[in-house]
Amino acid sequence: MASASEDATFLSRNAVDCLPAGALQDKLAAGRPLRVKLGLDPTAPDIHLGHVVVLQKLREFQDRGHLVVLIVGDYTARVGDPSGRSSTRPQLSGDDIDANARTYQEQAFTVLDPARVEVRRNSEWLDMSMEELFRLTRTATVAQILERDDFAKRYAAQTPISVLELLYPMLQAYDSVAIDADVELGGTDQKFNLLLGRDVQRAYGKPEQVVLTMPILPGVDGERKMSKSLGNHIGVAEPPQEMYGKTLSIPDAAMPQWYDLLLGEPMPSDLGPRDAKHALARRLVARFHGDAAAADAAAHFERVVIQKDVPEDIPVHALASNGAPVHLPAVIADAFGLSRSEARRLLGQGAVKLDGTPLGAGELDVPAERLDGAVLQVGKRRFCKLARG
RNA sequence: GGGGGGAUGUCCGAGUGGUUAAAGGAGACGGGCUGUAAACCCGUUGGCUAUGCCUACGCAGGUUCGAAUCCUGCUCCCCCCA
Repeated sequence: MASASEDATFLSRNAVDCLPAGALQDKLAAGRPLRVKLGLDPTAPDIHLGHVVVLQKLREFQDRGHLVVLIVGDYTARVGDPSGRSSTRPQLSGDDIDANARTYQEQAFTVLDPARVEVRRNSEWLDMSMEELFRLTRTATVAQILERDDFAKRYAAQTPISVLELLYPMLQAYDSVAIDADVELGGTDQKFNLLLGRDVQRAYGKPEQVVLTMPILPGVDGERKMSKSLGNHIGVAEPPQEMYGKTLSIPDAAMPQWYDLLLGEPMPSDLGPRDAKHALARRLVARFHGDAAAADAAAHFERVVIQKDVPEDIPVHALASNGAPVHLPAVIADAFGLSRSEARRLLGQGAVKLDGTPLGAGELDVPAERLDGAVLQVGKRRFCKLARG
């Protein structure tokens, strides 16, 4: 069996911080399985590649005999998101949270070993009495909380911060108390919250957790962190073709990081950027969908994006069967979820093709016979086959 | 409790009575080009039964031939003082 020192070195391998220095090794030296915590927010139930970076690290802990404690933040979600002034984000119902939590687990298990996971919901302990809340909130000061980078920035920018939001880090910290976390993982943006967990644990007379932060994966724009709300994410459950295409859209400059953080190896130096990116896309798809799906996705990309050909399987859109001329903007709007005005604009831009032939701006009404059985294409990637219903 | 500032399209952000469906930027989309859904260049970017009509600058009224721009009330946000 590996020594605690070797384990600690391995487990903190590509972490940004492993705090405090030496603490991980000390915990490992005790020889018992550690309780390694990760908190998940059940409001946006999709695990994306950014999460995968952290999940992989958790997996490494599992593979060395430790236990992952996955915390579903159902209670904090039920409180509703207080951020933003006109935020009308609906509070999630119990059913939604259950569904999201299930999706989350399912997707997290594409990386984690389900046999070594304990899933807990923080409603188990956060539904506490006022008295207990007082005890918790006494353990930190406003100045401490305001130190957190994003609060500081928002405060400086004069954007609203609700008291509830200030409370969030404390609630998260209390999770660590409740489950006796030995280690807590997160992205570097979580560093403050994770460290606060230590303070609160100490205040409750518990051993303090080790804080391990992982680098943030840049999104498909290559600049900002991958996040669903920024729309630059790739979900682990996304279809192979999407995953493949999106991966190819990342800027070349982001490739070394993606190789490093997702595949755990340096970008191959013997491949050109194009081949390296295709290889990356293929391996990522293979990981979540299998080798066959990855090969299909690569073939689809070659066919549709590079050869500009029609995909093999395209959805059928039913036309009304009354024989009247068909109003094209309406069909385009219905088939692809656009507005009719937008459909008209696209027609004007030569983006709409019927069986490969571009249509003009004036071709608004087309005889039904001409459309029946034809392939309608909008832009490079949206296709459907028309058929009279 | 007192004083000051603010609310504009997906987002950021100009605009203080008259081509303002609203500058500029970001994002997104389309076209060109390409090794790519990258970069770069060009274009588009409220809706509709479409040479016109409707909706839109926090909400509700008002002044005016005409308002995002002026007035009144309301709601919400930020800052300073107490």
